[in-house]
Amino acid sequence: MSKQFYITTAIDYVNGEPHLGHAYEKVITDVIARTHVALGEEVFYLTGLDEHGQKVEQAAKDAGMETQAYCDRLAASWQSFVKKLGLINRDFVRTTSPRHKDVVQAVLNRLNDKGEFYKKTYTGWYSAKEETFLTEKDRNEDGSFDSKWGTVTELEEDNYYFKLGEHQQWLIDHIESNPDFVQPTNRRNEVLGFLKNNKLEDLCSTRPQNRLSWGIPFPFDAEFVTYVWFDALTNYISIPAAHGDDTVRSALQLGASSGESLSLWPADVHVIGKDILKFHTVYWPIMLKAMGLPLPKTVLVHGWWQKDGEKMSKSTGNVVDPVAVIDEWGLDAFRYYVVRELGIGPDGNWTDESFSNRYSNELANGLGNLANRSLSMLGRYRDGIVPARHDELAEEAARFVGETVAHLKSHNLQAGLQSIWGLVRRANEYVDKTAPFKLAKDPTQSERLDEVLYNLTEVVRILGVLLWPFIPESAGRIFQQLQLEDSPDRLALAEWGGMKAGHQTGKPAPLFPRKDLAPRN
RNA sequence: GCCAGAGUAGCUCAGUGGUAGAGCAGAGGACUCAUAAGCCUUUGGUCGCAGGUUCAAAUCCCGCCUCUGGCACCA
Repeated sequence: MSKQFYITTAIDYVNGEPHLGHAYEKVITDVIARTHVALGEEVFYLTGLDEHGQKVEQAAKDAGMETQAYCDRLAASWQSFVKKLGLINRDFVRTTSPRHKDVVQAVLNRLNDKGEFYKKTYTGWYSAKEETFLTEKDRNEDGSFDSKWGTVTELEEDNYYFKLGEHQQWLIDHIESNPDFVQPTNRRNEVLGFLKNNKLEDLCSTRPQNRLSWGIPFPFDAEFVTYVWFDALTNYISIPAAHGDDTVRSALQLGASSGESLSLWPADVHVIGKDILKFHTVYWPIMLKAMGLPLPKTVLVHGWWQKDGEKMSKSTGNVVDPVAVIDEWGLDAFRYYVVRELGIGPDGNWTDESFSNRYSNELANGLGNLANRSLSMLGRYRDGIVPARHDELAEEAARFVGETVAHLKSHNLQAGLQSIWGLVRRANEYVDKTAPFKLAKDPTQSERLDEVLYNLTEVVRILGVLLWPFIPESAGRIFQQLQLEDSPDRLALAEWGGMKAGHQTGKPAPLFPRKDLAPRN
């Protein structure tokens, strides 16, 4: 089976309810995934949950629940969140699932066989209250530890370490010779700067069982469990392995799959937030190399959202609840806003005002009104029947289509929307310049009216195609109103001339009803 | 402190040597197919500060100020 386009989000820590940041990452990943569907590729989109660790265990205890049951409950809520966002994910990984744990243990065994781990005693300052070791950074200026840490004692602890040191140079070479490996460029420079200016220390990969029990046991030493790196990052290959990916299965000596045999690895894109850059561009590549697996092609790093110029925080109530926004404004309005407002890379700022402005100006008055007035005139003047093909806007439309597709392919989703709205704007201008409503009053202009109506209807159809990766519901509604049989999920359909003469279109209905005006009498 | 990046119209940003740009917001206009939408015109900036190079600097160089990100075990 030929390799599929494999794209992932980071897995979320089940430490609470989903927030805007989670929604954003999943939506941009979905837009890229849908783009590749629209390009005609087989696409595998993976998202999921990280369910191990002390905080989960503690939260379960606080809730008076058995830990796994607690995770199950949260997982159900996160999965319904994924549904709410309209994602086309093909699987949902949970790190407490047997299919994942088996692969993690296989990875650990494989690397241990290769001598990639060694045991070492660490001595450091330990806060029993916070159950963590403290570093020099945690000290006050006078060398003491803050009272929030409780009693701090010096403690010795054995752990297994994963060797990183010898991998530094090839990783630098790889990042330098593969400009697309870390996107955008400023993040790439950040990693390179880090790798060139620091000596990699080996990675502490375990926690003693007695300090952390909610985790995956180290297969060759039952006194330890895996700490986050080998547990969480491994999800990107454990799911391919579970679906019979031969590249992963043979590298880990898992034997042939008895069921399906999808070809997924290496990942085409890992979409992540800037906070976990180092894990994905330093530790993860080294882990993969040690396993004998190829590296992902691209790690795409996005920024954080603020609300009204300030950090979102539960304690101050300064948050955006994506579910509430979707319930009020619709899924597509939400998807549109987060992609249009913020390019992938920098931090962004959510304000309710700019959301409302974009909704009114761009979705309702721009796109929605264009579709509505075009279909309305075709209905009024030609009973909704598409006239003969005419190519007045063909060339310009093709230019906007080309721009949009290029932006989509290079992950410039925001720029893609800007290109699409260039076409929206051009079509609205075209209505004004050609004034079909005037032509309709003059019987001698009948042929010209046909031409104009064809161009408008065809542009609306093409917009449906271009918009599908971003706002699939609305794209579908555009096609519905045009009474087209196809689904808008193929970019090939964006070629001019898809509307056939004689085709009967349907009645228009507002795609994005305005919400800021009182209903008209 | 060190290393990057940024500072341009009220807001978000484009512009890397040759007469200051876009979108939004603000103002005005003609129209009426449409979700009172759309279209056209327009106000607005000593391009962070101070020097230098050049016929010419937002753009190159030096200094300074301010902001942001990073400076590893962080779920």
